[in-house]
Amino acid sequence: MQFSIDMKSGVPFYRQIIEQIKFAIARGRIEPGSRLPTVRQLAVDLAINLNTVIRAYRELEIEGVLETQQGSGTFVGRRKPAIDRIEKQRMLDQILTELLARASNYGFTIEDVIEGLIQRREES
Amino acid sequence: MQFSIDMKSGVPFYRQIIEQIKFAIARGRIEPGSRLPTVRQLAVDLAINLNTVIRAYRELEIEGVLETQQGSGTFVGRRKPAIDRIEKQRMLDQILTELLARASNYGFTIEDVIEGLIQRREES
DNA sequence: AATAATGTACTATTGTTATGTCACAATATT
DNA sequence: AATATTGTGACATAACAATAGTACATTATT
Repeated sequence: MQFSIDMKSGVPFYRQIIEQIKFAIARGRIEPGSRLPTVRQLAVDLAINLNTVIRAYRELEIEGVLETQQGSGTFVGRRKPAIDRIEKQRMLDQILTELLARASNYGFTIEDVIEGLIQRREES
Repeated sequence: MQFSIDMKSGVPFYRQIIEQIKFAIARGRIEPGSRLPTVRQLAVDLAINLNTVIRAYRELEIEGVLETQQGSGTFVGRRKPAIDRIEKQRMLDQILTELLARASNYGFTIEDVIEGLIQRREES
């Protein structure tokens, strides 16, 4: 599983981690019971501070999404987190709003963006 | 023009305002030269602090998106300086690449993104 | 038993975000 | 001319986010 942090989005790093893990589990991209990267490793991968990763993992453990075992690692719980349609929509909205704001900076309209995406879809 | 703030998204308020204004411009929902809500009025509408609105407007003015006139209001600026067409295309490519990378982190496909954008375009 | 790897706890520091408050400056309205 | 409306400046304050560094506790590995 590949994680990443958008440094420019304004969304707190620990929240980005939380959201990505939740979404990955909910979509079956991470198996229940499997082990996540160590807090130190993920901190290195994302080039962020150890404490920020800890915070994300801890909150997910409190929510019951993860199970941590000192000494051995952090694991995905058996109960899948429920991500309803509204939450997904909200996430997508957030991403799109940011995109369109950036596109607008360069004079692009929503049409330009859609067209560009469709072109990409065709290419692949 | 209707604005709104998502208090729980984690995105700073002033950035949400900035993005919404830019988004509205990208959609053509705000005419160049038209007047925006006063800083005080928008602060009341969104139930946030005056200074937060000021910050959003100021950043947009620095970017050249808005033009403020003390005493009379804040207005949407006239057209942006034209950029080289090739440069522009490269810019759009870059924006789209970033978007897709981010969207895929949350499990969204290019189809999801296109669909979401089309939905936005339809909204009136 | 010894070592390494893992999560945890703690303190300190810095920068950002949002709020509150008051006063001032420029323009529009009466 | 007087008043209201608009944007601006300048503080202070609180909460939050992220970083840095050190030490400790538990488990797995050798």
